[in-house]
Order: sequence, then C-alpha cells, then structure tokens
Amino acid sequence: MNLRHLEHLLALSQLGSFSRAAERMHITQSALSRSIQVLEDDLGGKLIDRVGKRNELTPLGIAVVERARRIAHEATELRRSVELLQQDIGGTLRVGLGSGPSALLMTPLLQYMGTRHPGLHLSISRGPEALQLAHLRARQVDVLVASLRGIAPAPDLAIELVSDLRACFLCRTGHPLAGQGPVPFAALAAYPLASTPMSEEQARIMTDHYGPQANPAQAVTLECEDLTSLLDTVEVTDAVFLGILTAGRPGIAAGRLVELQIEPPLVATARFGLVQLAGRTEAPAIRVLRQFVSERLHD
Amino acid sequence: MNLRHLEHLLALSQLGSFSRAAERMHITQSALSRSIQVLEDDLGGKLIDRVGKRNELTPLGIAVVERARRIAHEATELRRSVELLQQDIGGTLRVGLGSGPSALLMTPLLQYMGTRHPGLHLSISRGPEALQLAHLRARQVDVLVASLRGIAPAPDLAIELVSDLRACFLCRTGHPLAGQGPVPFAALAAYPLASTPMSEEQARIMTDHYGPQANPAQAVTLECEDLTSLLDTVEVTDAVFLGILTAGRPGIAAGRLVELQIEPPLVATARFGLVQLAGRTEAPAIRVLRQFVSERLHD
DNA sequence: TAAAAATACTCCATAGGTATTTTAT
DNA sequence: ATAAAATACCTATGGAGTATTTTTA
Repeated sequence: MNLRHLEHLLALSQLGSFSRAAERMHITQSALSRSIQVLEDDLGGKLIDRVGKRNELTPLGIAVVERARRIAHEATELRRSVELLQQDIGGTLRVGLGSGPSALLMTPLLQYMGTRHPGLHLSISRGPEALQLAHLRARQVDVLVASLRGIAPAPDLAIELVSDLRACFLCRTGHPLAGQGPVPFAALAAYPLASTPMSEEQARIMTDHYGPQANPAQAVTLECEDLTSLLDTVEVTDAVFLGILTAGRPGIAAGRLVELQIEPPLVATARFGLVQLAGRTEAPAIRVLRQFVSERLHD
Repeated sequence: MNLRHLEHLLALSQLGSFSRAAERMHITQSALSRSIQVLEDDLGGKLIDRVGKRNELTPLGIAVVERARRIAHEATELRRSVELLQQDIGGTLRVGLGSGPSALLMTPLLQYMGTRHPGLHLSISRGPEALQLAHLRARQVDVLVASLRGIAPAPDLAIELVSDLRACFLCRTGHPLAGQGPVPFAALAAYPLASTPMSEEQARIMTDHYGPQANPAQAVTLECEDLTSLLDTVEVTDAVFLGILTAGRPGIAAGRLVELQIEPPLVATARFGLVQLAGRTEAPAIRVLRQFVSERLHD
C-alpha cells in the first residue's frame, strides 16, 4: 500500500471509470488498472465492483476510501505546510530578546510580523541573557537577539553579529553642557546619568576611557531597562543619556535631543546579533528576523 | 514522498539514530540514510540535523514529523479496519427485512448481533417489499431478508433461497377440530382464520388447493403482521392460524398448540431468502447474517 | 580510535508504457 | 460493434543490499 495507490483509488471512486481516473492521474488506463489490483491484493479483498461501464465501490472499498481520503488530505497538507514553511509564510518562530534588543525591537517586531508576515506564529520571550541562553539550549526558543558582549563564545553556539551600534552621550537641546564643544567626562558629574543596565564588558570600556569614576555602578544614577522612558526623562530634565545613538534618533530628528561631545570621545559600540545553536538548521523564518533586525538596527 | 519514507522519518525521530531506526524498519543503515535523503530532496529542505551521534529534527523536520505521525496512524488504522471488516468483527451491515422475516427474526437478530458480534454496526429497516427493493437498488441497504414469493427475479438482483419453511394450520390444543383426524377445508369456515398478509402467489396456492373460497382476501378474518400476536390469539380462542409451522414451534412444544390436519393436506412452503444486487461484492458481515438466518429458519 | 553516517556499486522488484485481448453494453 | 477494462510483455526507476569511505565524539 502506497500513497499513490490510495490516490488512484480515490480518483477511481470519484470518476467511476478507470480510463478517466487514469487520465486524471496522468498514467495509462492499464497502469491504473494494475495499481488497483495491487491494492486489492495487498488489502486482501475487492475494492471495486466492475459492473461494466459503471464501477462501484464494494463495502470494503467504501471503508478504504473513507480512510484513504483522510490520508491523502493529510499528505497534501504536509506538502502545503512544507511549502509555507520554506517561503517564510508559515510555521512558528520563537525568539528570545535580550534587554537591549527588547527595548529597541519588541514592539516594532510584533507590528512588523503582524502586518508583513501574518501567517507566521511569533513567540517572543524576554529576560536575562543567562536564562535566554538556557532556553536556547533547551530548544525552547529558536534564536536569541541579544547584545553579544554579554555572551561568551561557546562551541555549541552560532553567534552572528548583525549590527554594531555606536554608543554616545545625549542630552536635551537646551542643556547647559550642549553646544559648547567637547567637555571632559568629569563635567557630567553635576548631572544625573541615565542608562540601561550594562554588562561587565561595557563597564570595562567606560573605565578604560574615563577612569574608575566612570564605572557605571557609581556613575549611572538613573538605570532602567526601558529606553523610551529614559529618553523621555532626558528630554525634560538635565539628565544625560548614555547609550545607543540609534535609540535617540527620533528625539534628535525632532530637535529635542543633541549629542554631547565628550573629551576624549567615546569609542564604543553595542554589538547586537543573533545567537543560535551551532550545527542546527535554522528555521526558515529566521531569515525574516535577521532582515528585520539588520534593517532596524543601524546608525 | 511515500508512506515508507514517512515511517522511516518517524522511526529516526523517535530513536535518534540511523542505525537503530534502520534496525526497527528491518532495513540496513545505508538504506535508511538514503531514504531520509530522498525525502529531504523531495520536500526541499533538511529534516535532520546530523550532530554526530545525536540526530535532531530541524524546524522543518518537526513540522513534517507532526503530520507524518498522523498519516502513519491513519494508514495503520486503515489496515486494521480492513482486517476487522474481513473478519466480520467490524463494519456496517444494513439489512432490510420483509414482513415475514421481520416477525420471525428482528428481535433475535438484534440480540444475536449485540451479543455475538458487538463490533458490527447493524441497521435494520422494515417495510413493504417494494420499498425495500427500491432501497436495495439505491444502495440504502446492503441486503434484504424476505419471502421470495413476492419478489420477481430480475437481472440486477441476486436472489438466494436460504430456507424453505412448511406452511400449516395450527389451533389451540382443546380446539373442537383438534385431534379428530383430517378435516375438510370447509370445516374451517366456522372459525376465524388468522394469518399474516399473503402475497399474490401465496393466495394462488391456497385457491389451487382448496378452491375459490380459500382466497385469503375472503377466508382470512384476522390479518396482522405480528406473528406473536396472532399466535397468542389463537392459543386462547377458537381461531385457526395459517402460516409457518416454525412460528408455532414454541406453542406446540409447550402443548398449547397443535397442527390441524386438513384434507387435502396443504403442500406449501414459505420461501425465505436473501436478496442482493447482482454482480456486487457482498459485505463480509453478510456471511454472519446468512448463517444466522439459516440457523433460525428451519422446520 | 571506534562508532555512526554517507557514499559507491550492484541487483531486482515494481510502476509504468505499448500493444493486444477480453468483456460488457 | 464499440468502448472499457484486463492482460502480456518490455523498460526504467527506485529501493535495498554489500562493501567502503568519511565523519565525529
């Protein structure tokens, strides 16, 4: 018994004629005749009563056709869902977001998927990177979008840099320090410093640039995961924002925020990327995610 | 894509090893390896991530396995239901009963099927033979059990005599006519004559035996389809029963009924049998029905 | 290094085609 | 007499075996 045998039987039961059914199946009448015979031998009973021109199902045939119809349907559904999956218009994508990407991408990603890829199941989880990594290794998510600075390379991880975003200082347009050329880092001490939580490596970069007093543990006075809230605060107070330039773009474009030049200039980037399990075939929809992330995250 | 391919994938996904899966499928490792490759080529994507010893499903593989499991299950169910059908322990049997068999067989048939063949679906319909024949031709029933006298042979009908039951006259044990040897038919005129409705041919047999006054249209005074009610009546009145000897067996055995010898003796039988559509394969369960009918209907 | 999977090759069963015969209307 | 199904015969493909190589833990 074979999917093809069953399809032949279905065609025959629908058309009532070996010749017509053969035509529909794109084989000759003789081939179809034999196909049905083979199926009958295999199942051990006649499926069709050859009543001259009119061919009718036997009781056994009726029972078989009933099940065969379901099997054939499932088979075409299988093919269809494979198609959809391969074309990024079906299937499930489980994404884990680190705190940075979560602040920058979560809502836009939901909106994008909802409008541009309505057939895709999207499941987002956010949380500490360590937990996300565990989820990834346990196959509870397919891919992580995270700051790569916090993630140690490991043989079982495929880490892929998608976007290198420049970090900078931002303040409101009328800020006392704004528009007067580069200022030393020490000048910032008079104002609150607002930032998202930083990884060890990011903290080291700060102290390398500006000495021990730039250690975020002390220097950052307003710490919050939500970028939007931080920037809203900076726009209406004298707090200075330390973080991704891209995050402040809308405020800068609207003339409410400006970059604050510090001496020496901060040469630092946030390295965002995708993390997957090494050696595993990625879900086709991850292509969509990668495209989206690289479009959204650039200076 | 093939049922075998899908089964191979399922085995592989369950056992996580090509060698083990091949063993379970009773093929060699190389054959299974190629089988999976063919399936992957066919579906246009990798299904398995070969991570050394541990083989894991790709996202595509997960989707395929999900559907394949249902297909494989349906396929084994198909085989199983064919088995059951062929062994008379499954499937559906739709029986049409003529009035004679309906009186003699309906309840016993229901009880028999319910206890001896609990897996069989039994659907009984009763009614005038003409209607039953129409149902048979319309494939609304699989087989008729009926008195064959009322059924004209036709090229599209397969008529099969199962039981030839002697007709006779019965009366209660203490009946005035009982125990005094053969009496002429005319002697019956003094008593009610109880019988089920008779066909044209049965009526002719009566008039052939006993002349025009034996025409059931006039002679039968108590006519009813239900044999049991007729016999109950005969047991407690002086009415005489005309019908199948077998129907009166219980009353005769209990000493409440006796056969009434008439001069000349009634040489008539009721011919019960099965009627099916010619040239069609009969439902396997019809064997059970035939066996039951021939066991139940004999003198 | 050992175990597992992939590959090379070979064989054969079977699905399918063409031509023909049988069957049924 | 004609149309449809079954059969005979042939071919090619694909599934499976054996032997071997490649890969990876």
